[in-house]
Amino acid sequence: MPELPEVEVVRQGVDRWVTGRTVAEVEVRHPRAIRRHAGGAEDFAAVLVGRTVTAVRRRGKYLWLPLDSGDALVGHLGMSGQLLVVSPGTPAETHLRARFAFADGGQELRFVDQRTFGGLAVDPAGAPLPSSIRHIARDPLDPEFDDDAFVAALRRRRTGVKRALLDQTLVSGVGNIYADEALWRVRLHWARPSESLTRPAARALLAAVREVLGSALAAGGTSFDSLYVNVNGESGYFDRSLAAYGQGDRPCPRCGTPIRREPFMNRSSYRCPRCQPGPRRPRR
DNA sequence: CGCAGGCCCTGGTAGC
DNA sequence: TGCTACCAGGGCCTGC
Repeated sequence: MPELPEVEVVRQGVDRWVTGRTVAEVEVRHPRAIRRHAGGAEDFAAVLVGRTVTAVRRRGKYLWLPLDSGDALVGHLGMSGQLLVVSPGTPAETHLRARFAFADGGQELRFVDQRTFGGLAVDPAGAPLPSSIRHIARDPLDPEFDDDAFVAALRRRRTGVKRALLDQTLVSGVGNIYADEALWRVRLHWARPSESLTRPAARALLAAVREVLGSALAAGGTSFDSLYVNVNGESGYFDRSLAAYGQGDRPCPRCGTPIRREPFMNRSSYRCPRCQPGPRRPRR
């Protein structure tokens, strides 16, 4: 559920509250919350204590906090992860996985994650990226995103266009919600072969992805329930603007035809059957 | 190498 | 009421 706009809202909150502060105590309450960290939870905590956070950065749906040690705290929210800023002594949240207290005795940072698809690790900060996220492509809101390279790569793929949009090594930050919204905007079916897109069509799709990500970010993100929240526990309101995603049987805002929900990659895809008709030669 | 599919996980809800 | 089945879905991993 947290895609680029939601993760960016979290990044801004963590940056505001945590950058410049020194870690005093780390409590790991669930071993699964620490992922791909060589020394496990114990080492994770040990290497963080005494370190100062120098920034909060994001690539796609990943966050990382460079530290004064030259390492970085890398995090992914998965499906249900939250980073919350709360007063010390606040009772433990039901799915509290890790807790960070700071030397100034101020607000704590907490990682809460119901489904435990998210995770944290400490990794060498590297340049420009920690090694664990070097395979993640730039996102369309990144000033250095290469539009021409994306269009070319998309048209080289031999897959359905929605699969391509969800491939974080091609373009990052896009998940099921914003893929469906962007495809609806440019009237493309999710199974349209990516190689069959003309260059202008691929450019229009990229523009739609940018628009929908930007609008959602301006709205503070999308939320259907209390799972996705900013660091203060508040939800965004972009869900009121969704045209296709989650709108099964509701009228298409463009033509009134009921939006259809279909199985896609063991999940769901939403489209307007009239605006986004099936391609002759689908690629799933 | 590129691509497809399985799996991880918990809570809410629909249906019987 | 209480049980089961299903759904939410990002990314790692494996196999073809």
